[in-house]
Amino acid sequence: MQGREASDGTVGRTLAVLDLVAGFGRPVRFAEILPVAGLPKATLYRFLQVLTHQDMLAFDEDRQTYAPGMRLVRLAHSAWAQSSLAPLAREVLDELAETLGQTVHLAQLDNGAVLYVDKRNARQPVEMFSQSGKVGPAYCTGVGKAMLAHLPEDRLAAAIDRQSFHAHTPNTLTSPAALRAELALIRQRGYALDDEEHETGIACIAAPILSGSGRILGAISVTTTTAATSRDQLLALAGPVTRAAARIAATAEAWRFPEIKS
Amino acid sequence: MQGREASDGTVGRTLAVLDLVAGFGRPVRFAEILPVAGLPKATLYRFLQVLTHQDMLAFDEDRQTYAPGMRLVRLAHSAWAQSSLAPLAREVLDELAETLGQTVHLAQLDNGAVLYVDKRNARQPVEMFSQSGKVGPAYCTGVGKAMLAHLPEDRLAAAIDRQSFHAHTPNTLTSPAALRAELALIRQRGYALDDEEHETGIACIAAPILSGSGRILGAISVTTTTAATSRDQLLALAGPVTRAAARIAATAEAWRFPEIKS
DNA sequence: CTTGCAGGTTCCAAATAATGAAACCAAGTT
DNA sequence: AACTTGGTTTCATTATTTGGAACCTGCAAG
Repeated sequence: MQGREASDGTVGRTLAVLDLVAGFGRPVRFAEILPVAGLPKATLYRFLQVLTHQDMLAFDEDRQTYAPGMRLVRLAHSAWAQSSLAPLAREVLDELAETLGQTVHLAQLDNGAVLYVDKRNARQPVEMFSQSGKVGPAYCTGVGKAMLAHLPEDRLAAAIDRQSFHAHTPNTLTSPAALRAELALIRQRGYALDDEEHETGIACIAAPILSGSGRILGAISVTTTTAATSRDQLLALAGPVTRAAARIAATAEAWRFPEIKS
Repeated sequence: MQGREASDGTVGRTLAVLDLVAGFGRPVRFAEILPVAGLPKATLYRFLQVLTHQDMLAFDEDRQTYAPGMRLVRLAHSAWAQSSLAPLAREVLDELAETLGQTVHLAQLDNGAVLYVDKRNARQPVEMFSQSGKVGPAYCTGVGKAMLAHLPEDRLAAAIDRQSFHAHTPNTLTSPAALRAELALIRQRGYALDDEEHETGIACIAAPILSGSGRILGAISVTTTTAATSRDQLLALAGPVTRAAARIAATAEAWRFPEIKS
């Protein structure tokens, strides 16, 4: 199992450093990056220089720290609008959140992790990057498992390799075997449950968004608290959620293949 | 005047291609990129391969097109949360939009262009389409001019070089000289006006967000329609807007320099 | 069918850019 | 004054990038 970085040349290694800096989640100093980067001092230094000059990183003169730069925000705007399911799923999400009155998530797979691309909070209005772009684990979330369940074997193996299997709660699945068993079940019944596997008191139900050819495109979920919603009530949402997912899939299909191939 | 691309090596050139693809605003084919990239076929091909493999671009097998990839969304989340003013300005923006009942923008400079990092819509059922990350021209918008006005001369010259000076409306400033004169005025009175310079019927008033040392951090603006708001009414907003900007500046200062330097 | 061609992909020797050990510098610390 | 920590620069060696050209596709017109 090796990620993206090693295969491509200088560009890959440089972008790996970008990921690293972004991963800290706060501005970092050179010396903090050095040990985890696994690169010679001079090389790391040069990479940071380039990234900074390219505005992919911002260097704070006063504090001597690096943080992800604004160019990324501009680029992400394009990415979100063009490559994510968000624009297509927008209406369905609005409607689902409205009728159920619950928090709804739209997610896609990113390199074995869950990438949330859109969200509807029960009430509050939404802000773009505060929620889109967030990442989470795949093995212990509803959307994550829903997507993993429909991955072809080779990609699934790669994804499983990348899971930490950290036991967030007593219910968390902590082994590849347990996860695979669960995925089979999910595949069979058509939806996934997160039964307080990520956070105690939080449960959710998720459905995969599949292309016509069966490729997994993303997933949506409805989140509830165990305090307010019984398990039966949660299971009752299976219908609405899977139907919403199917509608998004249909929209995606229509958009991407406007004409029929004979 | 040369951009970022030329100076740095392979990484810079590759990222320039990324910008190019993102710039199309829609999925593009190899052949569409080739002529505008100014690179040999083989080189461009390799760059696209690398970017795709790195998930910075997504390649659509069926349509044979490239589009910005999801990795950017993940990275942008970090960038937005750490490097933009948005998290700091949030409360002030909420309050300003609330009390004035008008559309409010928060912007930063990105390579000579205006990058909107946050927005509050007047009332509407939230035009939720990712406002953050949008870019606009600097020479004919309130926020743009407010920021240009406080740029040091060398960076200003570079920024002016990058303006198109396209006459969007009869009021648009169309020459560096006219712009520089306006900037002097803005610097002096402390706020900027966009008097239908970008779009007919739309006017706005903007104030710069300056660090303690006078460095420009960003700008905020309140947008109005000439139909609903008279010029006098617009000018009356100067106070609230500049005060809001000052509050954001203070927050930024407090955040970045928690301790006092003697 | 065969010729031409536009859109992509692969090769490979030459040119160039990346590499990283080591030296160096600047501010503290002891 | 000697040492340490954190950051920056140098430079000969090495590996990577480069891009012209050849080469594959279809596919469409002759």
